[in-house]
Amino acid sequence: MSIAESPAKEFSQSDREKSALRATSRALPIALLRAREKVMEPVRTMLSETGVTEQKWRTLRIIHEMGGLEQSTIAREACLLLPSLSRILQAMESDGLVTRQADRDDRRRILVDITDKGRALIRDNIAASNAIYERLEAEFGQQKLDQLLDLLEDLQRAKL
Amino acid sequence: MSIAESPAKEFSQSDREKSALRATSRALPIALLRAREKVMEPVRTMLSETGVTEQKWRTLRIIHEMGGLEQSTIAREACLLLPSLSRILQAMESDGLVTRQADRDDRRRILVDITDKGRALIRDNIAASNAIYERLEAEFGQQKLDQLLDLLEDLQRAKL
DNA sequence: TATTGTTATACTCTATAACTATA
DNA sequence: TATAGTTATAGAGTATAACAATA
Repeated sequence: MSIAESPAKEFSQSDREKSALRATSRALPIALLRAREKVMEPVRTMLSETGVTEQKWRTLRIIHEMGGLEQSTIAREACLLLPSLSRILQAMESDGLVTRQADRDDRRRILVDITDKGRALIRDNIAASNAIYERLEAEFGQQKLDQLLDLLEDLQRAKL
Repeated sequence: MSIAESPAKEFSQSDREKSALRATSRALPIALLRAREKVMEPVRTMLSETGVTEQKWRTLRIIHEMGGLEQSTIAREACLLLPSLSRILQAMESDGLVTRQADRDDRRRILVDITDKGRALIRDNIAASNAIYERLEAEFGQQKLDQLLDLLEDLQRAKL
């Protein structure tokens, strides 16, 4: 079949769509990253004043929230690999923010808990943290923020 | 005023809320990170077969989409610091994926463009990338996915 | 044998500062 | 002087594998 004889619309719309990538603004991994960078900006300012890294702050919050966790669980919840978390928790234990002790029933497991000093660190940053959240709520809209958080929780539960 | 004389409800509900942090599932930076890790899992599998890192893939897509960009712009869009991007682009230029040349009108600016080899790399991964997206759409729901992307774009535009 | 966590390694990115070249 | 980008450096996380201890 010559070019002249070929149909005017050789490719359907969906075929053409399949020959290109989505705009990066509609690519979920990139959109999530950009959104996160945006909301992290004031958080980073706050954290730079406390001396803990973003990862340590996240880890501490999770231990504070759930308590008595083994490291594999913390790694999953904090989105950190176990080797990374292992060193982070050793440093945090040295700093007196958490305790680590072997599980009585299964000595392979290490149970991690927050200390009073760890709780104090969280307490000292609650006001700043809430201020950031309230500004976000005011600028972005409470309803949209809740909707976004609902969708993200939902996505978390989806099986991909 | 003695303790006995103080009102029964010394703290209002909103005061008590201010004395605690949100659950990590309702903390936007953590929720965004967890969601991103979740959707990145199949993408990482795809990228490990191409040999380009996540950052290079993101950078290449942005250059492909927008074209003829200076590095500061790419850095902003790709959520990378300029020093990181500088080395990434040098490596990508060595690999023949992009070209870099000084702007004629302002020799400080470096304009970056994608090459045929770069375009071929994107083309080679379109099918796999779209398959991942379609699975996401099927499992999470097209409407919810669009809604989520709309909210993320919206958040991007908000002034925080 | 399988699982939990640690250690080792090479690579990469982050973050900041100092520097070069151009405007 | 200010801006765009590069280089340098220290620190930290990523990713994988090898290892130790326990089950």
